[in-house]
Amino acid sequence: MTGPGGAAEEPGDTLRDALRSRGMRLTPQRRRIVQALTTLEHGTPDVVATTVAADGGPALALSTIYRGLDALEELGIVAHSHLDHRSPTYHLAEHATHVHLVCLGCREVFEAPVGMAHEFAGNVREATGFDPDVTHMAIHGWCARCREARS
Amino acid sequence: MTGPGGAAEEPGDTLRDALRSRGMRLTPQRRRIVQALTTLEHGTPDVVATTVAADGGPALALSTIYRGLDALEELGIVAHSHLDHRSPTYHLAEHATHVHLVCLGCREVFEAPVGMAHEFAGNVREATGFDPDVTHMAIHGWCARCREARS
DNA sequence: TTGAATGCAAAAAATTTGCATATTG
DNA sequence: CAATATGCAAATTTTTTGCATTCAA
Repeated sequence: MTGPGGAAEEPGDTLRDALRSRGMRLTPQRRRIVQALTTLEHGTPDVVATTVAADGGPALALSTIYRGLDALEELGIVAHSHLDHRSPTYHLAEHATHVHLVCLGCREVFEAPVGMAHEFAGNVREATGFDPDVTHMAIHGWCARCREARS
Repeated sequence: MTGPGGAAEEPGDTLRDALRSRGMRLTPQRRRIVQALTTLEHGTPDVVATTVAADGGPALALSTIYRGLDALEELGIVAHSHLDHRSPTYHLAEHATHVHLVCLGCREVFEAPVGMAHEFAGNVREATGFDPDVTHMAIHGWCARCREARS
């Protein structure tokens, strides 16, 4: 029986446990960063900052965002890919169910099922011993619309 | 017969022609940038700057490197990919015969034949209408050695 | 209580821009 | 000669760092 105070897993507990297991702490700031990524799906540090600032609470120092994302990435809770020329784009690792397709024309980000990459990843691994991390996979190219516009 | 002055294609001519066709000019600086990329295979703007500076001639302004790479990319002579958290890494488009495999552990860059990606690219195109540009393909993951070290 | 995390401000990097001058074609 | 590029310096933009203070556990 899970009476008051005896619940098996309060929301946030797995996050807390992951942090604790490495001597790190679950702070409200980190919770808000994770929350922002949940909403956003993916975003650069400054977009995360903006999103966090819009959740009602006080804005976070940019350095807190950077350090928070780093910490969460170390734990494997978030991952990043390079969608942009500049900042890395972060997303929840558990959201990595698709690969990002970045249009070089309109910069829009499309998605393809991650399964599509598994075959490729397997081939690379077999041929080279290098194990591709699909959570980091960003493919640049041209979306149908921009392709037409160029021709 | 290709007598003196009648050679069909002096070295540098195709580069000059490509530039000219868009109203741009072939300058010694741009030639040196291309030369540096030929040697390097791939490099970030500051690495290109260092390499160019080491070719005997005077150092180029960093802004010349940035603008030169941009111009050459617009022409399709060079392309870039995101190997790094920071700067984009440039390479000659004609050198894009392999995809870059970036190890998240040691940051070393390995290569795999680009053909390996063609199948994947074809699948993506067919399924989504998005046309991946293999010259921009960078795959992050773990090399055999780092993978072992982690386990 | 105590070590980890935050906020703030300053420092470092990386990239871009304005403009006078030099160069290419 | 005209228009494009360069070099230089200043301005931006992005990310990192140091440190006193706060807070989670």
